[in-house]
Amino acid sequence: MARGKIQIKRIENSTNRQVTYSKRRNGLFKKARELTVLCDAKVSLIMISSTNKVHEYISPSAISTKEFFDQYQRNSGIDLWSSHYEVRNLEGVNSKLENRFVAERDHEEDPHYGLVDDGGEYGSVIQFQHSGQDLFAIRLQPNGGVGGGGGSGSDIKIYPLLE
Amino acid sequence: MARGKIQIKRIENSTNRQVTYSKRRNGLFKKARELTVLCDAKVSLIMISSTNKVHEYISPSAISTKEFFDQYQRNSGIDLWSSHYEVRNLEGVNSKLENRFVAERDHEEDPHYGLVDDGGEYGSVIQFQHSGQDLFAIRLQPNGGVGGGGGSGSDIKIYPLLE
DNA sequence: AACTATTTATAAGA
DNA sequence: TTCTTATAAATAGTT
Repeated sequence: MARGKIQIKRIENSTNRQVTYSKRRNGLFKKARELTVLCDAKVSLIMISSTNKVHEYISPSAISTKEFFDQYQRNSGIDLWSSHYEVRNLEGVNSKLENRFVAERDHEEDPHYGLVDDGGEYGSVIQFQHSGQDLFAIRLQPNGGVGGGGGSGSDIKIYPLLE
Repeated sequence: MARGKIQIKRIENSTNRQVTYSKRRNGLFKKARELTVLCDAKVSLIMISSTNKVHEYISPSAISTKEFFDQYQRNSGIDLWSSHYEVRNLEGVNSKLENRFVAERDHEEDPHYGLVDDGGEYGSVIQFQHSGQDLFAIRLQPNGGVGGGGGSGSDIKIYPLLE
């Protein structure tokens, strides 16, 4: 869409594919945020790259991925995972994570970001909150995960949320 | 972004907000599909409108929302819901739904679309598959759900997946 | 990471 | 709603 029209098909060159992934991922994040604000909607956007890196956006009103999917399940009528008993059971687990997040926020020097350490119970999780507006969960490659994936560079990505 | 620049803030006029939601939702779906194809990525995009309507896109390689989140959990190290025991337990439930989907596809007259009837076990669920490329789960308002939401018009939305 | 020529997306209006 | 179109944004290829 710029110096020439492209066909929507897999980019064979690995470098170009990664560059395009990075650019368009940011574009998608921005659009998701705009939709959230303009239309008062809730959005969950999760991308898994071909190298198995995970990037996620959750609109702020959703508070957490877990809460978002609770609403998703209620409004879609789709029970993604489990029986009602199990869902109820798991809500306790999640609220613990949420509480920890809120608590950590208050400790941060920079009010724009909050850090969650999950205490090793759920794997390595870092979440950033920007101006109380948007929530990102960005992965650290779990030690026992699916292959190394990445390669060079940090596995922690922070995306700017302002215009 | 067109006949004038807009500020990214909630659109107060309800009609305008809905129109913009519809337009931008489609734009986001398109971008998500393009990212999927161009960059060989997996994408889950779920939007819940201010009237609690759910619209979802799952990239084809993910097969299902459930499977996508299995990978999400593996690669992020985030255990969204449950203990390993419970996750394993639920995989059986999901594969049942997937199997039914595949089976129904073979019965369809139009090979571009497959219909899933969940048999009433999980609520009212309809899924469409287009050219084997993209999978949408689109909601019927569950009877016991969160308010009526919508209002006029059908709750079933089908999105074109081709250019 | 920047830079732009173009292609796209889309806000308003019809 | 759906179409039109003037503009704002996104981005492909290049540096």
